Amino acid sequence: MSQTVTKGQVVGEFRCRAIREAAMRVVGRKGLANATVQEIANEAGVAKGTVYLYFRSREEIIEKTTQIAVDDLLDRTLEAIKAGGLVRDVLERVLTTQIGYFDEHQDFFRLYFAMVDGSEESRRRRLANRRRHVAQLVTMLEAASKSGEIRAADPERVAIAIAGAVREVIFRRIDGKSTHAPADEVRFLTDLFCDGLCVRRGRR
Amino acid sequence: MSQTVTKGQVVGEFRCRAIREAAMRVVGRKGLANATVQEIANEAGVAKGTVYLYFRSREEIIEKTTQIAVDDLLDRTLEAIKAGGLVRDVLERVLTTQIGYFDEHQDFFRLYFAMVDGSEESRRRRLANRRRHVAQLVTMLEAASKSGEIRAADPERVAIAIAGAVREVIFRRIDGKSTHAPADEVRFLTDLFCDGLCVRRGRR
Amino acid sequence: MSQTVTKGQVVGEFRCRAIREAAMRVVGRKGLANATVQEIANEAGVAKGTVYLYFRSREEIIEKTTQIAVDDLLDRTLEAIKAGGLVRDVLERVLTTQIGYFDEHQDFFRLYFAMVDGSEESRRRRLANRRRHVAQLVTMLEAASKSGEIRAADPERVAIAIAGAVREVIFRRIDGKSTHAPADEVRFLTDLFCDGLCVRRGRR
Amino acid sequence: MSQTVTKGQVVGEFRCRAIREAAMRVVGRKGLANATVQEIANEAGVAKGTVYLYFRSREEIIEKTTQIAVDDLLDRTLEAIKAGGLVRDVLERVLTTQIGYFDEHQDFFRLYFAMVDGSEESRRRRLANRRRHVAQLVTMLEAASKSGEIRAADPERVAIAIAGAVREVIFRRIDGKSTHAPADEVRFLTDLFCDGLCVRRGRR
DNA sequence: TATGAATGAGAATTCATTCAT
DNA sequence: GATGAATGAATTCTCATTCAT
Repeated sequence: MSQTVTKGQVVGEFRCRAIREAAMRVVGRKGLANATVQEIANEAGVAKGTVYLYFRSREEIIEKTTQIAVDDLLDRTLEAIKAGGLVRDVLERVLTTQIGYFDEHQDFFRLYFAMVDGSEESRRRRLANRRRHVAQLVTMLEAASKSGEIRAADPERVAIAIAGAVREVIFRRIDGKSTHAPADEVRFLTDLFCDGLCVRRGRR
Repeated sequence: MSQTVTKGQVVGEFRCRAIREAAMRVVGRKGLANATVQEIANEAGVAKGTVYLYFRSREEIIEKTTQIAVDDLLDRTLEAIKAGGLVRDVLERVLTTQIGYFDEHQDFFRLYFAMVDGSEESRRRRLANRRRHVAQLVTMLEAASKSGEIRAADPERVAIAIAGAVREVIFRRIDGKSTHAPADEVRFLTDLFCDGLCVRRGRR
Repeated sequence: MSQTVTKGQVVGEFRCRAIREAAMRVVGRKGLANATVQEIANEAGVAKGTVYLYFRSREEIIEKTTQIAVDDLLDRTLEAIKAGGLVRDVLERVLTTQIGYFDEHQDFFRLYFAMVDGSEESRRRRLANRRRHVAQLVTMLEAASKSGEIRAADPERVAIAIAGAVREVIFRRIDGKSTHAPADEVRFLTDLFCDGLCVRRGRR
Repeated sequence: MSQTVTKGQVVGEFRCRAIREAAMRVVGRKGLANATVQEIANEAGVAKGTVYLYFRSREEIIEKTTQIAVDDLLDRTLEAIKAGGLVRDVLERVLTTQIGYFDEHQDFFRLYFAMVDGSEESRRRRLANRRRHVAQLVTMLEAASKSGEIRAADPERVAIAIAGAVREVIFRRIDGKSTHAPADEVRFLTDLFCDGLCVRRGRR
């Protein structure tokens, strides 16, 4: 017993993943409200009862599925930030990462954007995720602020604005079926947030 | 015959409004998916069957309730744009309007943000509303572009970014229970989009 | 006050008839199970509540509507019998009357043939009508028996058989959309019941 | 692997049968329109939801229940015809079969006679069944016609008349609670259709 | 562990009937 | 009398969850 993972745990983790991936596909196909446990089980190739050996409830399936994908997305975002560089470049990498993630995982989009209903618990988690996302951007912004690249501005607010803009762009790409090149979207957003719109800066 | 509205129509409109307002409150409390017709009826102080005298289905209740509020919001936004002036001022008025609207109608936010599931029809409507919103911002931006106030930039994309940022700010205010002064939020966003973040504009 | 009918009674009878006729048409169109009081009221040109001034319940509307049509049919049948003559001729007149009645009142057919469900009370009435119908045929048969035209045979049973055959023919004409000439059907049935099928009469 | 039926299929078939039999009893008791899925489930000793594991809808329960009984009845009728012999004997066997079937399955009669409302689909099926029934009788009659036993007469019309007469007799036996011996009814009808009523055959 | 049949609470919707105007 | 808005019991169907095998 040199290892602390038993075979059971490995199988268990394997099953969990299969079910989560199935859930993602089913939600991607049918929408969150129409994704039944039965269909998730079918998609995962297991019996309905089996699902309940690995998850306490439908809500937990959805929760965990979302959480792991969000963690994945945030991990990648963090990578993009940690690599450092000029804020314009970092932001570009971050946006590329995020837009790319949804282009690759279109099924995830319906889960990610169906985040208003649900229990108090899931609401809390959803907020926590948004805060983590913002916190990462804040890190990026504070570095840029410290190096004098960007002017002083409440970084959390900036982060929220960026997060919202990105979210909306992603939503349009998928739900609105727009087909701009990802690089275009990225460059556009970066320039917008870095340089602003007005020819002449400042109030009057 | 001084008026062409019968008493029945007045009562009917009154009931419709009561039910829509009840629906708004219930959705605000429970979320869209958990808002049952029974509870909406209770909230409106009528019997379940009565609801069906005024709406064909649960979906129609939700649809109409959303649509009227969205129309109201977009009407106000349009006012803010039509008044004209410098883009910075116009944008400020628009944001004040929108943030103010959700501060006043907190229940509406869950309806507004519950935007992924539902019938094909309701998805179409949702997209159409988003497009109208964007179109209004585009109007504003094109005027500013023509007057040379802002640099050339795909106005639709700018509009989408602004819409997303505002959306997220509103979301935080309500779901995240943040309590910044609306005027602060407005001023902040306006400056961000007008001036951008970077001390030195332009790539390299 | 030379008359004992008040204006109220006349109006009442008028309304009752209008509602019954409306019920007949609606049932003819939609079937008994799908005929709602609302639609009957609409068809009659009165408000739903008004219907309940003249009938105690939906069931009573159906009952009375059926009953009056059945009475009408049986009255005509009785005429055909009372006129007398050879049994073959009488039977021909009876069948002509009945088949003709349903050709004229196609809406009635759905009411007449939807006679299995309903309360105990309506079941009783239905049976009573069938018995009256049979009794009339029995009268005809007994006369023919007395005059030696037909051989002795339990007349009630004969009557039931004839009634059933006619019923089925009518059903086919309307539900099966067959379009034989009524006179053909009549002649055919008359000959069948009078002469039988076999070339050689009697058992072995 | 001596058999290709799994246990699941056996249990499934068992449940289906139990539900169909329950449906038959409930319809026999309450009538078709008043037979609710809940009561059928109770009668079958299962939960409401279970019914929907085996049937897609209430309509399907009714349809299948009816269809299987009708098929059974028509199968038996066909046997009676295929055995062959003099038409009088064949007819006697057919009538014995049919009257006997309803004496044994009294509950079925309400299903069999509830034949006017329902979906277009069920109406089609009902008509098809009637046609099959008639077609069988036609077979019998054509054989007798060919052998010269019976005089030429549109066999379909004869079949319809016979079917209607039998139907009515059965109806009386069950709904009218008459208690003649089945053999009596059979002999009576046979003689009636074979020999006719009139002492002297033919028109004038 | 794995299964999937069984459960039953709960949802939307309909419609006969009532009753204030 | 006449109206039609309001009612709520009743119905069909769904699906998360449980549990015997």
